[in-house]
Amino acid sequence: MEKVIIIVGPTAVGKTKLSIDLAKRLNTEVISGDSMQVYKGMDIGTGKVTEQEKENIPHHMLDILHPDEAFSVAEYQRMVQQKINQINNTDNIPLLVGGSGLYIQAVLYDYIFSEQKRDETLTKELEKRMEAEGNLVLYNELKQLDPTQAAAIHPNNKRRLIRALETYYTTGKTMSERHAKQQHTPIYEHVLIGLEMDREQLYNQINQRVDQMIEHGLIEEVTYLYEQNYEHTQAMKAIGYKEIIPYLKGETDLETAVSLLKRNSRRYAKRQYTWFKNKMNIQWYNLSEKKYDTIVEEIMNDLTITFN
RNA sequence: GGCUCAAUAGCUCAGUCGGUAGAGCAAAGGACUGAAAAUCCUUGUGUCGGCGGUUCGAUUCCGUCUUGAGCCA
Repeated sequence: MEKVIIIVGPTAVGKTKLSIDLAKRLNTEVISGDSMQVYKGMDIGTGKVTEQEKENIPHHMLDILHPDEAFSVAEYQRMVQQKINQINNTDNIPLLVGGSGLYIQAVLYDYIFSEQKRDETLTKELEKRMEAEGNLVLYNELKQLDPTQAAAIHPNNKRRLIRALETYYTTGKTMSERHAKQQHTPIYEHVLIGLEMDREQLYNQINQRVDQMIEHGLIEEVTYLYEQNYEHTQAMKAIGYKEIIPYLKGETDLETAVSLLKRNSRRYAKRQYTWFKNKMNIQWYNLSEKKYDTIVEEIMNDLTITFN
């Protein structure tokens, strides 16, 4: 079985620093587990490692797409599983670190995706129908086609409702059929490390980090992307970008934009906790309770025990 | 010093013709299988500023004190 070390945690908790320190000690490479850091030119807002911070540790899955390109879990999974394989072949254990729960889950549990890509045209059609006929009509349609999946989706959740319908219409198979084939065991020998800190402390850190992003040129970064006409892309849905654009357009003042950005980051951190705590079996390390150096030593110990 | 107004959820406020109260925001909890930094669901007990009085019963009426704002000296 191939091996992987996974580091997760909410935004701004300090995953990057930990990953570098561990990578140096293990002489290995880092794979980003982040849905937005794949985009070029989105550095400050996504909190991407800088060249200097990298300290020559090879990093994967960063800057692989332009901001107007679409991306998805399925593609991410395929690419990352390949990277894990390659790094294992060099007798190193890769460090998969990031905050996108679904992405990491899909890699670790080898979620089954069909060969069919998402059909944008069909999505748009369904969106139009949703608007014209109302979500309940589409919801009832799904109920007929795939009652199991319908029961799992709230009628107001248009995104997931559309995806479920789309899955059936493009592949001829329902989502629940696909899920039924799914194994629920990890395909890697792994250690799942969670880095956390007390809520209040984390929120302070998030607020501070946002202020730093502004100081480090977030406005300029978003301005450039906005000028490239990326406004309506998937990438610009990212926190840090979607709040600044209205400011650039003169729709809000900077203060409002920044406080929204902070709020959305806090909420994001909360959602990350919900996912990690409830969906993954994580060994947690709390920075509010222990010193960083102590935690690093403990992790090194755990790693030796597991992989030796 | 005098007068007037205010004091209710973390914040901004509504309300109770006397039967212990509710909106927005913030926040919390949850879901999640090809947009996931996305999308969606659920959740409001708080000495109604303190102390007295009237009353079967006061957050509501009366008195007084405290704090704040405004006006007059």
